[in-house]
Amino acid sequence: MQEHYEPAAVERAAQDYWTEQRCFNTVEDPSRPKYYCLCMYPYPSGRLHMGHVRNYTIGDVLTRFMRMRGYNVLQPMGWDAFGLPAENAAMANGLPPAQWTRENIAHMKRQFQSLGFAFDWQRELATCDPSYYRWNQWLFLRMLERGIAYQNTGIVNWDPIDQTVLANEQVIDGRGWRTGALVEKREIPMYYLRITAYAEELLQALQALPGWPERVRVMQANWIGRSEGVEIAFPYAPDAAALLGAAGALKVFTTRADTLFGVTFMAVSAEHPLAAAAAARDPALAEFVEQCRRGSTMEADLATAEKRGHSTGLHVCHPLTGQQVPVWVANYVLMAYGEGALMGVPAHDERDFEFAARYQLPVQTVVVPDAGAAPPASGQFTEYGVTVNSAAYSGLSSTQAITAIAAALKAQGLGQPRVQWRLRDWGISRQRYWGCPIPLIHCPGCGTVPVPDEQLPVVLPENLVPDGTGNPLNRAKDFLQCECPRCGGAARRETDTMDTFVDSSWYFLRFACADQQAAAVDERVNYWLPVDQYIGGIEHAILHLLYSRFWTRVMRDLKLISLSEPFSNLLTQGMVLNHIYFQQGNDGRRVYVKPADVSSKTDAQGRRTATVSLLDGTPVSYGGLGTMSKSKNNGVDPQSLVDSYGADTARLFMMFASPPEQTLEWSEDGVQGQQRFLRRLWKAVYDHGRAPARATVPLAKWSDEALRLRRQAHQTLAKVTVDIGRRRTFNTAIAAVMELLNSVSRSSGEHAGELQARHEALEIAVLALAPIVPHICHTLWQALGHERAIIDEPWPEPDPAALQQDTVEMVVQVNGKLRGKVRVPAGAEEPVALELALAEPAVRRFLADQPPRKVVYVRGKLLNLVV
RNA sequence: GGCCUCGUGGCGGAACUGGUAGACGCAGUCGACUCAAAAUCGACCGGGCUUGCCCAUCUCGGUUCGACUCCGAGCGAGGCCACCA
Repeated sequence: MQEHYEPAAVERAAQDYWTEQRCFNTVEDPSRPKYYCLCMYPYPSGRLHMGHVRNYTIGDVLTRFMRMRGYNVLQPMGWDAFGLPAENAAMANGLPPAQWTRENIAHMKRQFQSLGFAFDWQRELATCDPSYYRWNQWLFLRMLERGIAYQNTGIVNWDPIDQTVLANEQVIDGRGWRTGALVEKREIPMYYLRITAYAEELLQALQALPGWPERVRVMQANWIGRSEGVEIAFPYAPDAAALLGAAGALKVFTTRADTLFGVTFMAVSAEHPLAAAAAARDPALAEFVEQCRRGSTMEADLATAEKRGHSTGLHVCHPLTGQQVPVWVANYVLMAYGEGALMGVPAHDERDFEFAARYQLPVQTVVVPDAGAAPPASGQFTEYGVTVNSAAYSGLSSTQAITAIAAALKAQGLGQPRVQWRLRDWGISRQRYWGCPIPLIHCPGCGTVPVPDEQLPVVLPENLVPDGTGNPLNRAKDFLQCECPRCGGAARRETDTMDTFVDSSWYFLRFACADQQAAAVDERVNYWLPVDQYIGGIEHAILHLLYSRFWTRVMRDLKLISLSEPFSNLLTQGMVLNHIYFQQGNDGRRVYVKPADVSSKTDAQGRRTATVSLLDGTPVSYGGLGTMSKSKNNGVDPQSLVDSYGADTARLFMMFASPPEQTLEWSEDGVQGQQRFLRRLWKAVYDHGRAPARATVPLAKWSDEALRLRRQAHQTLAKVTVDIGRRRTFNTAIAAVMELLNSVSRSSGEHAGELQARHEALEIAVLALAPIVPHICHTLWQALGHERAIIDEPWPEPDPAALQQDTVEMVVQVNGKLRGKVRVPAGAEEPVALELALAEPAVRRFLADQPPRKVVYVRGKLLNLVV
């Protein structure tokens, strides 16, 4: 063994061993319990960033830990390889997205390998490979057959100059990011997946996911958004019936049927048929509807927009009083929720109140806080209370009134209770090139025809370079022109591609059988799934995780798999933050300075007093902590970290700096501290190897010092087992091993028992750290005299005998305050403990000769005397 | 606006089920080694004073023998959703 720790050589040796021995090639083995550990696969953007390193280190530690615990562990890796950034890079470099993507994959794969992650590369997949996306197409066709996929029109952001559809993030202040043109809303045909058909199940099943963080479940529940309410029909008054040429009714949905008698107007969305009909004969109204159409599709803008409206001049009849109510078109009514229309109750709804105030519509109070109470002076009361001015329904609680009014409406055929969901169907069409082609053909004679299964995959041409003006597939004749599968005539291929969330909705299933050419999935899915531990960023809490839960259920209903929930346990790791520094530029804008180019001065207590630029010595302002980003110039390239300190130090820092769910603060000093620890560990093993135990002596002859070290070693082992295995607090596990190493370094006895105790403590330290820093442990394990590689060692069990103690330290409190510590026999009864406690001078002093009024005893731990 | 999470030394954090507040690490101070520095090793490291006690976990209340932990109110920070009728 070398005297000095050289990470590069150590890491190469370990990685070569794992590769030669094919340690991470996984096969199904029914004789062992399986463990499927999965990290969210990355987008191949070019280089790994710190967030990746953190994410994949967490997964790798759990993988290696569970492997040592005897599980057959699968940890696959793949590439979320379709998507917009490849098109943007293509425009910037003139390279086809395919080439750019594949080069990135090759580079990132090398980076993964240099970090020593235990991935089974046999199962690698990239979503841009036809062997993967053909099954997207196949599954889409099955959904189409069952009506789970369907066509409808959808509204998109349209850039009129580039003649292209923009993603929401490409719309900046209402203008196209490239052209600066005002973005329009356009209605185009799109394909949707009927996720709403699964709303109830997706919501209910959240309760049966104890392995998911509470806040992710809450976020999904809010997103699905179940509301119980009443659907109410307001029959057309003669003017509306005349315009529309038929009798009928305006339907609304409300959760507050108890406020029905407070309706003073009706409001419909600008896209509502009634609005269109009224606009046809009213140019001013038509202009207002057009304005709404042009407005931003960004929901955040809508929320802050002023409430505006325009009267239709039409009326409907109140279903219970028959009174005529005017109908307005209002910009705050969403076509996609409920009926695209609402009943306006200004007295009991904030938004209706604001609208009514603007257009001087009456406010009619029908609910008061308590029986006999006056309405609030503001005229607004939005909570539940007691009904008034509501004819036969006055004097009821809001809940009672809702039930009674719903029943009355139902009896007249004018309404019924109903559940309304916030969740909408998932539009999967993207008017983009770099994605999975939707397998449809448009025939002038037969209409839209599905591509027959035997013609799958519809292969995406890989040689196109987008230029920002529309989808290049529309100009690719070889792709575009085809035969109609039904009539054989000339036809045109669909050029829309699928949302990349489709790719990620089932890739975790495909890993179980990535080599299967004849089907999307096979029986191996039933061996590996569900994913036992899924790890990724909180930003996927809603969309990716909800779509995956939906897609898994669809595949279940297609009888392809037998599970409903894909991910049993979910860990959402926190973001990696770094300090932000800036200087004021000449034009008054902030110029961000790299943290590495900044030097901080501190006072005697270590507080930061001033920061200056290392480049020119000028003062620098501190901008707090933020996620690593190009724009803030505070990113740190993981590659430079691995190059300077090695993969083990990088991994150890990531795991030690904070618990996995919390944000992690980058610190160069902290990294050096972790390297220091690894050097100390190396040196401890090296020094120990130079004075090996010559003889073995039985435990009975060990010194107290040796037994104490042995106890601590086994306590550490027990703690690390719980911290990694159950609590997932890798930081405290590492801290415990650090304490153990501190004790080893302090112990100096040269007797055989003491040497043995140190040997055992070092073995336990190395085994306990093996999942976290596998390379150094590979070498140290050999240095401790083992033939078998540590990767194949089982996780050790703590020896209960080592944990046993004859006497334990007991805390003595007087009135709940610590007043002394005494050693008592382990498991001592209360009288014994009390007698020993009363012998303590400090305790006696605080008792001041009074007998304790009450004694609280926690066996072997604590004694509280109350006087 | 709604929902959620979190407030502990100079900093990251620990205290797992209500039981010794500040483990472990970073930064800092002092010392050893060195011609010197780096590295390494050792000691100290929340505040106060009367040196064995008092005060300290955002603030104010409450429950309890005992509260960082539970409950109520407030303040502050962050996240998600956002005109969802």
